[in-house]
Amino acid sequence: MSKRELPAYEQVKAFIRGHISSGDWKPGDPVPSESALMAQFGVSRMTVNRALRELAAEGMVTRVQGSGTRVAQLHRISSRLTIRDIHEEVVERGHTHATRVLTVAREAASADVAPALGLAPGAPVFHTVLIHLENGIPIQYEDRYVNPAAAPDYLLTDFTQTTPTHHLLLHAPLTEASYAIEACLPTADEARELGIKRSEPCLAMMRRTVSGANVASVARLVYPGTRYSFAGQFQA
Amino acid sequence: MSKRELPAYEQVKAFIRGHISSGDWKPGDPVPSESALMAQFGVSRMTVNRALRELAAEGMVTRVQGSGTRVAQLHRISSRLTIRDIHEEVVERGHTHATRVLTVAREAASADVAPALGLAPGAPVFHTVLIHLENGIPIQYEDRYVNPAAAPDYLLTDFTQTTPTHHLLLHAPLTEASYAIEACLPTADEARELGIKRSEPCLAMMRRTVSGANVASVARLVYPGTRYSFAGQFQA
DNA sequence: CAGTGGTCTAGACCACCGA
DNA sequence: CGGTGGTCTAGACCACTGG
Repeated sequence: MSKRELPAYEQVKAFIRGHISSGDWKPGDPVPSESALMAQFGVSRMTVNRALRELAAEGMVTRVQGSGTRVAQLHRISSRLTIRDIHEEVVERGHTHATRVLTVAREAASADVAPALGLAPGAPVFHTVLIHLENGIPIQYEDRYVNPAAAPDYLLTDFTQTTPTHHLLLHAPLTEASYAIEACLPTADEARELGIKRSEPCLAMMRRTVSGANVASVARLVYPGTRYSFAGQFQA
Repeated sequence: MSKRELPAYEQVKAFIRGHISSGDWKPGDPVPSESALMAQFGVSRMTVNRALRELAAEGMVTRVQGSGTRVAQLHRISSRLTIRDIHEEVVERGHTHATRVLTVAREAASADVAPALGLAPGAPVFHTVLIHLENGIPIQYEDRYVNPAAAPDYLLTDFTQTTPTHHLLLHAPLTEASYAIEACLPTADEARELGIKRSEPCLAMMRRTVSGANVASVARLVYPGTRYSFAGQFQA
C-alpha cells in the first residue's frame, strides 16, 4: 500500500525542477543532455526524453534540436485553462443551476455580428439571451449568436435543460477559440436582468468559438463583479 | 524541402481528433485500444501511447488503467495559461514600458497580510506599490507584499529597471501559484494614480505565489477596464 | 482471467547545430 | 564533424479493471 516510488521520468523531472527552483541553475544555463541524464540516472533515453519533453511543454526549459536544452528565460509557471460549461461548474460547487430564457430567435445578422461570425450582413443567425442562476441568484448574462451552418438544430434546444455551451460542444465540436476578459459596467438590460445596479462593475467575457471551417458562435458573458470571479491555480 | 510528412504519433492524434470532431465518436464512446491502433497504423505501442497520452493531457479523451480510453464527456478545449511579466508583455506588443515607484518599504505585517504570507502578524514584510505604464499610460497598479524569507534582496531592486515579477521569478522561482480575477471599482488612491474616475470599472487580479516552502508574495494588480483585457486563445 | 493502460529498455535512424 | 534532440521500434513487466 502507501506510497509507491515515483516513476523514473518523474524523478528526472523533480531533479531538474529542484536545481532550477533552488537557483542552482539559472535561466539560460544548459540542462544536462539526454545522454548525461541517462548515465546519471541509469535509465533509457526514452525515459529522460519524456521528462525533458514534459518540462518543455510546461515552459520550464526550452529545447533546440542540435543545440541542447536550457533553463527557460523566466522559468514560468503555467496551467491549463479550459472552456467549461457553466452548468457543470455550478453543479461541481454543489449548488443548483437554473436558466431563465429571455430570447430565442432567428434574426438577420447585424453589421456588428456578421463579420464576427464570418457571414454576410443580413444572413440568418440564431440569437439567444439567457440568465444563469446559481442557487437562484443571477450570476451570468449570456448573449450569444450562433452560426446556423455550425449548429442547425440550435434553436430546437430546450435551454432550460441544456446550456448553449453544452449543445455546441456536442454538435459543433470546437477546434479553436479565443476570449477576452474585461471589466465594464452593465447595460440597462443586463443590470435589470441580473438584479444589480448600473454602477456595479462586471466582468465581461467575449468568446468566439470555431468549429472546423465555420465560426460556430460569438458570445458575450457578463458576470456581476460581486458574485463571480475567475480563479485558478498553478502547480509546478 | 517544404512539408515533411507528419510524425506517426501526430497522425494517430489527427485520426482520433477527426473522429471526435466529426461527431463520429460521441462523448463516452470508447476509443480504439492501444493494440488496435498499433495494428491499424502499423506502429509500435510507444507511438500510439504517446498520441493517446497527449490527447488525454489536452482533455480530449480520458484514460483509465485497466478499463480503456474514452472520448471525454465534453471534449473540451484548453490552452496553457502562463504567469508573465508585464514588462515582457508590453515590449512584445512593440510598446514601451515604464514604472513609477510609489512605495518601497519594510513594514510590519498587518492582520490582513500576515496570514496570506504565512507569517505572524507584526513580522517584517516588504511592501511595494508601483504603477506600470504602457507608452506612458498607466495600465496597472501593483500593490505587492513579499516574504523576506523568499526574496531577502527584494528591496534592493531598482524597480524602475526590474519589475517585481522579474525579480521574484529569478530569485524565488515559483512552484505554485493561485489567482482570482474580479471586477471592482478602484480605491481613491488607485483611481488617482491610474488617472481614472472612481466610477470606472477595473479588473483586479489577486495573485499569490509560492516558492518552495514559503509563500513568496501576494499581490493585487488593478487594471483600468478600458485599457486592458485578459485575452487568450485555444487551439485543438 | 484476459484485456487494458503505465512504465521502461536498448537499441536505431534522422535532422539539425555549432565548431 | 561530433553532439544534440526528434522520432520510432519490438519487445517487456506491472497494476488495474472488468466479467
